[in-house]
Amino acid sequence: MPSAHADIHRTVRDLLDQHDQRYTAGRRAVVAALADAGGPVTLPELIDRAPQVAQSSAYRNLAVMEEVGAVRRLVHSTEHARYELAEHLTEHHHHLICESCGSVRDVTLTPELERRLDDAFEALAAAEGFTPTHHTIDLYGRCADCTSSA
Amino acid sequence: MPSAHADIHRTVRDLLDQHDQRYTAGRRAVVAALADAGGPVTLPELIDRAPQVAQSSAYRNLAVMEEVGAVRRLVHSTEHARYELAEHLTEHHHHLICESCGSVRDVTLTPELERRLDDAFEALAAAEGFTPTHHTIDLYGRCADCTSSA
DNA sequence: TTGCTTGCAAATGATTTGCACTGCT
DNA sequence: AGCAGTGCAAATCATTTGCAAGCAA
Repeated sequence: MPSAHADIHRTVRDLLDQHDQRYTAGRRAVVAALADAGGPVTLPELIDRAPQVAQSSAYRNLAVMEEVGAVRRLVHSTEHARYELAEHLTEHHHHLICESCGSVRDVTLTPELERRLDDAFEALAAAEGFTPTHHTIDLYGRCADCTSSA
Repeated sequence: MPSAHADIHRTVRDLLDQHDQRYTAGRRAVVAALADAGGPVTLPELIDRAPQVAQSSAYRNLAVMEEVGAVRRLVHSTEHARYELAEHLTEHHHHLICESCGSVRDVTLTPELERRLDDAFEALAAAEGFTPTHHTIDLYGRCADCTSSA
């Protein structure tokens, strides 16, 4: 079912249009791969899921789509960065990062706690003359798989 | 006043001792530079502050001290990583990251909010079978300097 | 045509490593 | 002496970029 992510594709196309960028087959493949992955993926993982796309094109397409706000790049280590769809296309979430195997899972906090955090961040930012755009919360530790196979 | 950070040096020495590592002049210089910096620094910045230390030695010393828990490495971008003293040696804090100039400032939340976060994280982790070791909160935006010189 | 996109291969740049040398212990 | 730490230069590896060819407006 290639239309499972029809809404996502439409939104990405709109974002690209607004920036005079085309939504090519390669870009669609990248977006589909990100949507299917269900979590942030590295470039090698992305290419496994979309082998038609050359590595350099994948990097370039991700960069363009990050520019227009369709994709977000996460950097947690010196190894491969990870890419996910922007929160417009998913929902606000945070990450559980396994320090053993490097896997990353999405999690959400309660809206109430998020609201409290936002309030605290606003206050902090105001005191510092800082203009916040967004925040990330990463929880580091050991995932279930790595714990059981310790 | 080279003894301004006497307590820090003592703690780092202990950590190194426990792992059969020496606290050499080079390592002391790295720690002093980190302590003086008052925030996470990149390797070039570190070397500016401790020019006696060769680049490769700085990398190696930081790696060793990260191993023993004296130093923490932050990776926010594909460029230079940043290094700071571990929280044993400072205090629990988070980061304001300027998306324009890349600078990083330390900030703290209220103990009460941190406690609520910890509770939420524990609950989350338990539900996922995840064993958390620590968390990071990064606030991205535009720093005061970059805002005024926009 | 005109210009954006692509794929390949080469370049870049942060970090790592091999190796010979210095300095603790 | 014996081994850990250092500095230099060379190697790595993710990511970026130059360039020629393909495609869409």
